[in-house]
Amino acid sequence: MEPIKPTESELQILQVLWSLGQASVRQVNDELSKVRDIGYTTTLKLLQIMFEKKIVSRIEEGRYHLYEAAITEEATQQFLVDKFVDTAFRGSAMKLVMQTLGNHQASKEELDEIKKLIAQMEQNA
Amino acid sequence: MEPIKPTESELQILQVLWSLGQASVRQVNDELSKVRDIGYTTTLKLLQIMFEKKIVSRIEEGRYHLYEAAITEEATQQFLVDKFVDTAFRGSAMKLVMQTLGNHQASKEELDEIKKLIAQMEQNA
DNA sequence: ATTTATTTACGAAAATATTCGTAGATAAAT
DNA sequence: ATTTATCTACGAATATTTTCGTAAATAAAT
Repeated sequence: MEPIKPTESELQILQVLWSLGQASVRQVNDELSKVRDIGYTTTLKLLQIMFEKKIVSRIEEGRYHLYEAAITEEATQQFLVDKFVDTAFRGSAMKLVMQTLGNHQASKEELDEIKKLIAQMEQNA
Repeated sequence: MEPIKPTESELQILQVLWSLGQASVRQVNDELSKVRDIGYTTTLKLLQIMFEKKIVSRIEEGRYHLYEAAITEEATQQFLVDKFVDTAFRGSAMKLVMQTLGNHQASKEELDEIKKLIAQMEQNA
């Protein structure tokens, strides 16, 4: 497991792949186009670069390729959170948690889940 | 309030400024050097760029300058969290909270604080 | 069969971010 | 007074990321 830091664009593409599963360049580009302006060959190039970096895998299906994320969403998020805590919260993960909690809406279910998690953490302390 | 996105290097410098308050280039560079290799003129240049972008302010003190962060840590963090939630957590702030909570150590005091915050949120729901 | 559309590969341009060398000014040290 | 050190300004080199044009191959449409 290499600690790869995807660029901003790469992350956008990963999001699409995580949500679509396996997808052609065309499909990825269509999804991405909903979010922002991007040309087909740009999407293609990004996927090719990501393939070289082994961030995505691909299989040949006839004359075209099907791409798939090669790193999991969870592992990537974990890595990014760690980095983010360092660079934006001077190392304090709990400050990030507090700030995010305090400034975003949460449903009752989500709050319950978080409470459950906290109860667990208190047990294992 | 412009929604400025500091670069990685700029964020490092902001961290130093947030912790030092007002500081000379030399001081910033000394602090930054503890974290990573960086030349004095690089730090200087970064501060000059940030000054142009109004991310930092400065006052002339004799022949040198004292720099100060022009954006607050909280506002910057808020902005970055929002962006981060979008690009890394597909918009789900609570997923970020859960993931971060689950993977970092928290003291009893921190957990208590979070519980208090949650209680408040449940009230205002 | 020829044209049109869609695909990948390649490479380079454009945009952005980072790094630092050099020069000129000013202060400090000798 | 002269040298040395420290500071800012400027600009350019380097590195990284993003974008897309063009060509070649293949399939689809006419």
